[in-house]
Amino acid sequence: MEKFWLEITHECKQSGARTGILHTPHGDVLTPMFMPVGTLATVKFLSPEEIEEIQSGVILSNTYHLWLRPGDEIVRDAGGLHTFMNVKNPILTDSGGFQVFSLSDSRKITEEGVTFKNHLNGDTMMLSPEKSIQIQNNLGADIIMSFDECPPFPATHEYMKASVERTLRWAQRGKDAHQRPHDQALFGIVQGGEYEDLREYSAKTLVDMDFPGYSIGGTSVGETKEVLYRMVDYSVKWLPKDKPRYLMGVGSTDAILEGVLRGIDMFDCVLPTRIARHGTLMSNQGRINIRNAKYERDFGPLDPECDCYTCKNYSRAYLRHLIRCDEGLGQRLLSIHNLRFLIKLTEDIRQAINEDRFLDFKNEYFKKHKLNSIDSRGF
RNA sequence: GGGGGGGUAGCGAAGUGGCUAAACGCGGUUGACUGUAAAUCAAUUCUCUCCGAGUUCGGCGGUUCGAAUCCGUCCCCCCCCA
Repeated sequence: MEKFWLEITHECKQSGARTGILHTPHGDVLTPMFMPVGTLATVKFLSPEEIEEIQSGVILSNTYHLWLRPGDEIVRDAGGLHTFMNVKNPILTDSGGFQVFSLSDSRKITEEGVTFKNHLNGDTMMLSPEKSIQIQNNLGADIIMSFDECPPFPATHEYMKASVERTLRWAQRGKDAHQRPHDQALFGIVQGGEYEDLREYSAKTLVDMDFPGYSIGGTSVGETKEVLYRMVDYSVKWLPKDKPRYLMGVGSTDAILEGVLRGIDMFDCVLPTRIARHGTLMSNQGRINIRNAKYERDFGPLDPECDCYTCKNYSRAYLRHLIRCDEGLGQRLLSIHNLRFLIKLTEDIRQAINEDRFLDFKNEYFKKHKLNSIDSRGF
């Protein structure tokens, strides 16, 4: 697809990490990048102007949720997600594969697809590779995902092997069903859990199918950081250098740094926005729970080192007050901060890579935030 | 002056002889959250403590093996009539 490609701009001589420009039908974005999640065609509480202000690149939305409400055909008839949402950013839609995982109580996986009861009214529904792609074609995102099974962790090798093979067949079916390859980049998703041979098999098979980008899935499902990094290592080594690599569902600071070191270009995570709504902030002073009594009379900024709108204009005491009163402005302001915090991290990461000092940068960041490479919450 | 209702933990409110340190809600405190069924969820919230112990249900005094619950009395609050 001529409208979509990754232009590698620099490879860090110190670490091997890379920066790039991802060209999309809705503009260029710099990698490595962090993508805010807006499942229901909205990054919860943020206006398009605020999304722009935090310097966000790609934003996410979700096949399953928009299929249920308002319906993908309505989004299509509205002119597609960009018009519907009034955003200029490139958009990526997830395939619904993760929802199959999280709705596992009421699902049945077959070769054809997944039968499940939806979470709104319990209706029995069927999502298949073809259906997922069809919905995503209607939604009109710049980047769309293959319909995969996101297997639980841990899973036996036997289970994982069958799951990977099925997901690969689903990837081919989705590719065959894709109606808009000229303006929507369909990514393949590497699975295989923590098993090196299955990750290799999954990655190699997908690469043979030739996708414009590759995701690493089956992550952020309860595995330790050590396992996560192995999953990434086992997957990335088989992926072509000139295609974007997307580590799905990962968004803590430590994992972003470790991921970039391993050659990841794209990250997404609900963590920053969700914990923000719940009163927890990522900051250069460490983790902050703004509801804590100790901030009652703290009239200083949330994070003096942060350049976001919230930190430039509001005090901890006021933000605490808003959150405790369940005021939407509080959830908005804290979401702005956490997203900007992570996006600023990716800006710093890109600069460090371009200056061939990413390894130093990562080590200093870990030292400053008392992180380690194995198990850390990362903020 | 007459008649009626009521005082339970920070607040509201159940309980009306033992299973009650006392439901539930709010408020308070703390924690969790990773391709969003999440403005959600969990723990904790009389006192001292490790199990455990000690004081509670307006005050005081009784009945009883045992009382927030029964009786007497006092204090306070609300409503209606004069």
